[in-house]
Amino acid sequence: MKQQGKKKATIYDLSVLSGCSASTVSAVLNGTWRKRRIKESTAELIRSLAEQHQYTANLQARGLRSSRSGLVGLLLPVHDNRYFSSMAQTFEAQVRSHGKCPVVVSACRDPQEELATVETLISYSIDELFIAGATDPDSVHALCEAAGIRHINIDLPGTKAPSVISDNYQGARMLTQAIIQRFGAADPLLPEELFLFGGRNDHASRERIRGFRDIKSELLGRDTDGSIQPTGYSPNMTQKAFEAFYAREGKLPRGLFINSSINFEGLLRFMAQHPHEAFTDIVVGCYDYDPFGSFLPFPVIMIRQDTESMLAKAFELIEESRPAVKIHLIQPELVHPRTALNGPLDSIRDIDA
Amino acid sequence: MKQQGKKKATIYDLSVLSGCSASTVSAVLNGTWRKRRIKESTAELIRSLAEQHQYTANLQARGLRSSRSGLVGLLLPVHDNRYFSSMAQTFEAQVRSHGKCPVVVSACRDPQEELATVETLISYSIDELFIAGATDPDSVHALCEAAGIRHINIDLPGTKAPSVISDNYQGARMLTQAIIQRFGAADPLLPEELFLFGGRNDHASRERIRGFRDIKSELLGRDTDGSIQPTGYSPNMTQKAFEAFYAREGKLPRGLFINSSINFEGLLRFMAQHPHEAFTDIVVGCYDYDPFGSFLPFPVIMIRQDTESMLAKAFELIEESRPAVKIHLIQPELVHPRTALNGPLDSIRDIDA
DNA sequence: ATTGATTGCACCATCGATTGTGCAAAAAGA
DNA sequence: TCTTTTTGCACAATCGATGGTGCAATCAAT
Repeated sequence: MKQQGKKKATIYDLSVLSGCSASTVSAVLNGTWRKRRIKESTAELIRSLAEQHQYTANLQARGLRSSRSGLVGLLLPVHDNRYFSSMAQTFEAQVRSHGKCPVVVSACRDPQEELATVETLISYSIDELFIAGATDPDSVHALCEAAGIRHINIDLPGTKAPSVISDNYQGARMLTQAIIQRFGAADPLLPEELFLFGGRNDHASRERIRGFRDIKSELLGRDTDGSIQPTGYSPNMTQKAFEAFYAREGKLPRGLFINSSINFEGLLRFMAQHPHEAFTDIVVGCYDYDPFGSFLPFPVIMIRQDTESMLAKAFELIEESRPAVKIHLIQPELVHPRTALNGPLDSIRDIDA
Repeated sequence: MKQQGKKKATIYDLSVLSGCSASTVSAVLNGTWRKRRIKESTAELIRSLAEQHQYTANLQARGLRSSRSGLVGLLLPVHDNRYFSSMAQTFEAQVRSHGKCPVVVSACRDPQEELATVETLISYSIDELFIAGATDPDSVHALCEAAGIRHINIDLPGTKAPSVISDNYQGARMLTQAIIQRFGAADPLLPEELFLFGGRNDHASRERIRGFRDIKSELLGRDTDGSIQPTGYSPNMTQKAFEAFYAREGKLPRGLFINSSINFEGLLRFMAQHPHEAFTDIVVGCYDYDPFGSFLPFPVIMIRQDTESMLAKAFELIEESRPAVKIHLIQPELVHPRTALNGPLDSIRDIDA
């Protein structure tokens, strides 16, 4: 019973075919037919016709009428790193399990683009929006609020909507401590040998810097001037920062706290320009987990942010009618060098393996 | 001029406010007003009212009427690896530059899920669909065809729609050759030391295997039985394959062709279970590029598939009215060990770096 | 002052589904 | 048999935007 190039079947087509009215067809096919006291046999007839003619509802029409779309959005800064791509992966799984349709879009950490993108999503009447790593969550909130769309911040908090973020302060403490302890008592790390590279002036970076400084002072006695080298979230800027440091000092610091895997890529670019031997004794801590990063030829300690729990919590909150506007902290996990963790892909069954 | 919790403004609201008809308002706001010979001053008035009241078009209504949505879809197998996430990143940029709205969804390499997802997208009247790495492109084609949606295959070819894929045969030859040549004349690689792990029975894997076998025979004189170890696209299956091999042979092969970064993660999991020293002399070729993978403590030669060119070609083809149903091969790039390439993120301006 | 062309816009059907309301026919009760 | 209740469904308005058609009012030409 192929559709020979014809248009898609509508409830009106089925209405004619079945001899019922369009509203009856609609009720049968969207599940509200019992409420409308439609005969089982009528429903059966319509259902079989629908199947024969491969009926599928026009979701734009439904959305227009009901002003809901069944779409759930995830706004990402970028796709292309493991933190956000694994977030997208688990997001999709969760949304699907709720019977909705996931939509993932990135806005390149550009406030303008964020707002424009969200406006577009709103114009499609998305039902809910998960705002991950937005540079300006509160403006996004304003748009959602005006449109009556439930929304929640992830990864970077806002002040107007509930937020689920990882505990950057604790994570940074753990990571910094692990870096320091990696150096044995024989040749302990000195305060002036421990630096933090990467990040910008966002909540996550600030908290990580605070954790870094606190634990550094606790364990090494003091923090040092210029131990923080913000570079934005750009590999190239980070590379330049390392080049500058190297030109100035003739070596890399032995202890490196790197704010994200994106910044870590900047370190790679630096390394590609220099002989391997120039930094065999360094210890890197990276506030992000990447399985390949964990196996590099120097000790790499990583933080894995728990995207599963973050999203689970976010889903829980977004279901509430009036969730409190507060920040929920999710504990991240310290990952020792040479560790290959399972990820969201592992829950996918592979067919003909 | 805040919307104090009111509904969003519609053309009817603006129609009342301006004293014009709704169709005039519509024409002004969607750009067809010159064709409708509407006075500049009228247009100006309506535009300013629209701005005052923060009018944004209801895209579901527009889509319903015009049976187009402005959405362009990308169907991915998975989000969570660098190949597909960088494809998503590039895709978004390209779609945006065409003034459309990108929608990226993954279907987990599950034929059922692929079809269901595409049906959903069709129900939203997406305008175009890029089908990347689908397990069953021809069934997806059937759906698109029936719905009159322009579509194109990427990464894995179909037989019913034009396809843009990377030249897996050539890429595999290059990669295999590079692995072999990495071993000096002093201690050359023997045919029985070179294996291919990963992949399944899809077009890409078959072509890569063919390239692998051909060049292996050419350079090393022969291929060996059992040199192909398909494991699906699952880290765990791949890990198990390595464990089995290791249990059997007491070591890893010195030359390893790994079908994708996902399979490479399986190797990492294997390595995490074994001392580093157990495989210092191996050379890995991976048919995928991952910046961190390139810097591992053994030589890793990678293939970077040219997603930019693939997508550019795909966009070009999809604009054509009746593109030929043929396969377009895009040359991939060989990436030597310790190389950090630029990616799609580099074209994003970082704000407050 | 007519006629004809042009300008500027209003009217209305339409896209496909949802939903409140109303009304016959059938069943139940008197 | 006549009312009352229940069953089963049809009708029609509606969501917001689009685009074909038609018709006054203005202007130009004779």
